[in-house]
This record gives sequence, structure tokens and C-alpha cells, in this order.
Amino acid sequence: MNIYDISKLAGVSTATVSRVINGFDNVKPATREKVLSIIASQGYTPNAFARGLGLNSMKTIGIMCADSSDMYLAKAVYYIEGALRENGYHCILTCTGYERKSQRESMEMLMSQHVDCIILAGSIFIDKDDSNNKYIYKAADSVPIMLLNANLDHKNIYCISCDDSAAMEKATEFLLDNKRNNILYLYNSNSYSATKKLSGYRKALEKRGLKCNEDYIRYFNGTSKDLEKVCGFVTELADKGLKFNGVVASEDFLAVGALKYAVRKGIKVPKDLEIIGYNNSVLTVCTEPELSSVDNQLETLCTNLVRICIGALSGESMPQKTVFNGELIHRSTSASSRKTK
Amino acid sequence: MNIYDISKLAGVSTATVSRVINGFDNVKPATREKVLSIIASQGYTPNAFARGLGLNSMKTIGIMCADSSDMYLAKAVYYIEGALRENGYHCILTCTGYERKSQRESMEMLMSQHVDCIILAGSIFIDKDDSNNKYIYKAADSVPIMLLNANLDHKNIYCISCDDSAAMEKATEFLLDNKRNNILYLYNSNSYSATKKLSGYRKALEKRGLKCNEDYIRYFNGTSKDLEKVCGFVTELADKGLKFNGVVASEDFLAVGALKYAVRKGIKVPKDLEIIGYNNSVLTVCTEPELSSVDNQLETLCTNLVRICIGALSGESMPQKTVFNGELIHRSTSASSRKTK
DNA sequence: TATTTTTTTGTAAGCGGTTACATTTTTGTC
DNA sequence: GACAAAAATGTAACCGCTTACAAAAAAATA
Repeated sequence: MNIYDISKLAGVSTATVSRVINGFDNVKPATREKVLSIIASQGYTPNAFARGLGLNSMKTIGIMCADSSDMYLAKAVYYIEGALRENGYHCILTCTGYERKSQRESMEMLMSQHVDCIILAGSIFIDKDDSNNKYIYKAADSVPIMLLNANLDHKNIYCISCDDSAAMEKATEFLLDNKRNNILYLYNSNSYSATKKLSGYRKALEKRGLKCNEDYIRYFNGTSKDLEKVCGFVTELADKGLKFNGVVASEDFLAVGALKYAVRKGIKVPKDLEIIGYNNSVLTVCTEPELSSVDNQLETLCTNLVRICIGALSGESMPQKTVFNGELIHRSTSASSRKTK
Repeated sequence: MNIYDISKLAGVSTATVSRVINGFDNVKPATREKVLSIIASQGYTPNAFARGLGLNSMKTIGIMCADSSDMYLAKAVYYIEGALRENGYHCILTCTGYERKSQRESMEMLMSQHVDCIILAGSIFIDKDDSNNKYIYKAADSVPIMLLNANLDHKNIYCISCDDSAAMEKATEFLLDNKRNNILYLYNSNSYSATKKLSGYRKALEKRGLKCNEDYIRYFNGTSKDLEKVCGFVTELADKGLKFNGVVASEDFLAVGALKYAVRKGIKVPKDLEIIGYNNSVLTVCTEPELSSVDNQLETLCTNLVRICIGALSGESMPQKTVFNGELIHRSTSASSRKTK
């Protein structure tokens, strides 16, 4: 059953059927009705491939993310997919891992599928050495590229992010306000947004004229799968004599690890140690006491990313850079008596 | 740049170019080399739409899942996508939510995209009233359907699942072995796999001649987003006078809620209360003490699902039903002195 | 009513591949 | 070297839709 069959049954040309299907207004109402009824009675659906070939688009958008089982990225994918579907777009999802080579391959795969746009969910795709970002610029020559939580300057690249630096600065300041002058900073990535967060931490210290002790900035080489390891890592730091009365982390799981350490050692939280995570994930409410965390407005970021994406695809002029503010969510690992808006 | 341009540059016909691209062996090596070098020098990639139109396939598979931000489903999607990608397939992901209507719409969307196969990740798509499953049977007339953790009888539907009933029975028995005769059963879904789990709980009791007290079987109306509510729910049950010395849950977050209740009330775990969750998710290691849980072998399920899927697509005869066994993972909320294999 | 303008419809050429079938070239055999 | 068989290549129809352009029908104007 194809458009030709329908046209014969309706006694019109394929062009007219096509017009009806695509909702053009230059079709006589009576003709439209007839064609629609035939289509309905035959249960006909246009062949998407032929359509794609003719229009050079299948209304499909590619989403690249390092690991869709990561809690944060999973949410991003969920929000993005939902918003795109509402706009009549389909999503091809590809999990690239953390290696540049496989990321490039994923990008090529998406390009070969002729997606209308590519969304890079996460800053892991951007290299500090800009010459390694050519693969992105090349793709941007063909289709608009959307960056979530990252930044790149190019006329066809749109960046949507949270001001992670400011948000982390706020979190750090909150602890400093309570005379927590030995704040451990835990992170596990050197991506664009991770770097921003760290700079926020430094800025908060600098602002008060405190010099930043590099011993307190600690890189953890692992992921949320290694939560037990994080606890061990923090315990080791403490055992080595590092004294700290505050912890801020670039991801919630790192903060949970610190909290585990505290609970096991019987350290009172938040009285003797305050802890603030980042992402405001479900982990924050699993622990006892529950974890304070920075919410970086993922849903807002994603819905706006899609809005801008759709706009760009329909030829509208859209802002290249869109930045939102994070918010510090207080639970039980930061001293609630000082809660601020 | 299309196949015709390449054929001219290489001085051969489009058929030959097509043969080279598709790796047919009836091409003279010298010709193949020449064509390949032209293709490489021109940076040519075949148009996927034209290809799809000709072959009636774009090597794309549809994944339906209720909510890809759900930790369990997110992992399923991750494993499935990865395995499919290794086999040269692309994935269209669609999150359907929990309403039958939107699930049907997602299914239609995937069918209209002419995917080669549809994977239903989760048992939420199957209705107990089989007449409501027509939308699945209808799709199965066109493409193979893969069910993860669910079951449906049809010649073109393949089911891959964990024996959730047996796994839950094992978990329950483990507690009964330690004279935990008042075991609270928490669940939050009536899907196929959730029902199986519950039947496993019942079976364990029956096996010992214990009659199942329905007061202990409790439905929680919410999701992992409402973790704090779960804790409140369990606290309420206890406040109402329900006495229990064991908890098994159909999902980890329910068990975490129970554990929160215990920690807050100062109940000793596992001495006075043993708790076992289900899915062996990352939540199990966030809590203190860490949560024992049933691992239902999601990765194994997914890789086998994809293996069977690929086999079926290439015309091989594949098993309609594939069942794996779950495994009880002991951490700190079940009495470790009795640890069994 | 004749003429012009506008609306509606039809024709047919793409879009860029695949592949059945026909043809040419190569290889093998006697 | 003649002939048959096998291998390599080419021709052209086809997949099912879109759309520029042409043509016909309807509406507006004179």
C-alpha cells in the first residue's frame, strides 16, 4: 500500500495525496475529505524512508551521551527525548563512552544517518585542545549542534548550561560562612563543567582572601559504580592526617562517599563536618542524614535546549549561549540554622 | 556526491560501486581497490535514506521504555544500546510513560519509522487482559518483538527474563531461615514481573506451611522519586502496630525507605530487622549499613536479548523463551553469619 | 459572455540507492 | 584455438515519496 494506491482509490493524483498528507492548504476541502477517508479506511502510513529521501530528513535527532546509565545523563536523555517527541522528532541515542575515538565514531554514525541535529549531552565531548574538537566543527557544518553543559564558539553550535562556577562558589561560601575553613574538594573529571565547578570553589576562597591549599583539592579516579572506593579514598585522606571540616564535591556520589566515612567514624554531621554534593540526584535522599546538594536545573536546561534546537531547525534565529543559575538545596548535611534562599 | 559520481570517477557502473560498498565478493580485487580509493578520497558516504528505501531497512531498532531516567531501565537501555551498536544497529529510544495510550502511540511511531525490531524494556507494556495487548501482536505481525522481563505467547515475540519468582522466593526463604516470620513485603507495581516477585514471596511462606498474612503485603503508590514518602509509609505501618522483623521489597528504593525508618528509630539492622531489596542497584551501596539485594542479572538479560534479536533478524531460529536465575547479594542488612551461595 | 486571475489538480522528473537480468570478460578444458 | 563454464560488470527498473512546472477548473472582473 503506497501513495499511488491511495491516489487511484481516491481518483486523484499522487501529488494531491501528498498535499493532503502534508497538510497543504491548496486542496479543495471535498477532495481532502475524500483522500483522508481513503487513507483512514486503508490504514495507510507513508513510507518514512521514501519521505526521508525526498525531504532529506526523517525528523530524527541524534543524542550522544557518554553513558546513559549514569544517573545524571539518564535524566538528561529522558528530558530531552520527551521534549523532542512532543515536537514530533525521534531520537537516535548513542552511548559513546569516554574515549575520544568512540565518540568520533558515534558522531560519524549519526551523520551517516542524516539526523537533523546532534545533541551532545555532557561536556565530556569537548577537548581543551581545540584542534581535537574538529570532529564537532565538521559536523556543525552540516547540522546544528547542541551542547549541554559545555561551550564552544561556532555559528552553528548552541550552548545551554548552568553557571556551575557560580553555583559551586555559592556552595563553598555557605560553608565558609560557618567558619569551615578546611574544605575538601572532591572531583573525578576534568571536563568543561567539572573545571568550572572547581574554579567556583577557588573563587570562593580567593574572595575571602584565603589562599587555596592544593592538598585539599582531590581527584578521585573512578565513577559512581565505585562508591565503596570513594569512602575508602576519603578515609585514607583522613588517616594520612588531612584535617577537614567541610566537603564539597562535583558529584553527589563523591559526597555520599565522604558521608559514609563520617558515619562509619562516628563523626557528627553537620556539627563537625558539613558536606555538599552536586546534581541533587536521588542519592541525596537515600542517605541518613540526607545530603545537601547543588541543583543545576537539569530539566530547565533540557527543555530549553530542545526549544532552541527546534527553533534553529525551523530557521529562526536563536541565542548561541543560554545560561541558567544553579540552586543550593539544603538537607541535613549542611547546618540548617543558617539556611539561606 | 552520490553513487553515480563515484561510479563515473572510478570508471565503473553504479552496480559495481554498490557491490563494493556492501562487501560482495564478486568484484575483481583490482576494481574493488580502485573504487575504495575513490570513495576514500572523496569522503563519500552512502545516503542512508536511499539505502533504507531500497532495502526497506535502515538497521534501526526501536526501544520502548516507560522512563529512561529510572535507574533500572536506564541501565537496560544502556546495555541494549551498546550491544546493538556493536552489531551495527542504531536505536530509536522512546519513553512511553505508564499510560497505555501513550505506549500505543510510541509503538505506532516506531512502526511508522520502519524499525527492524521493537524492544519492550520492562513488563509495564503487557496487560493482564490479553485483549489489551493487541497493539503488541499487531506490531509483531510486521517485526520481531523482544520482551525484557515479560512474557507473551506469539510466534514473533521473544521473551527474555529473570526468574523473579524463584529469586524472590530465595530471598524470603533466607529470612525465614533465621526465624524472621513476620516479613513485610513492599511493592509498587502490578506489572508482570512485579506479580512474579510477589508470588515468589508467597511460595516461600507456603512451602513452610506458614499462612500468608495479607496485612504484611503492602502496596506503595509512588516511585523512587518519593523516597522520603516510602520511609513515612513504613513508619506509619509500624506506628499502626504492625510488627515485623524482616522486609523484602520488589525494588531497592522501597527497601531503602524501610532502612531509613530503621535508622531513624534506632532499630538495629540486621539484628532486629533484616531487609532485602531487589535489583542490586547503586542505591544498595549508598546507605549505611549497605543493603542486601537480589541481582536479577540485567546485563546478562540484555546482552542475550540483543543476541537473540540479531539472530532472529538474520532469519535464524531463536528460542522464544529465555530465562535466567537471579542471585541474592548479601551486604549488611541481612545476617551475614548465614551467608549462603 | 469573454477574459483574466486565482485556485486546484495532474504530470513526471527527481531523490540515491539496490538488484534482477543481460552482457562481457576471464578462466578452464579438451 | 574452440567452446563451455565461471566470474565480473553493466543496464535499467524499482523502492515510494516530493515538488517544479504545466494544465485544467473555478472564481472574479469587465
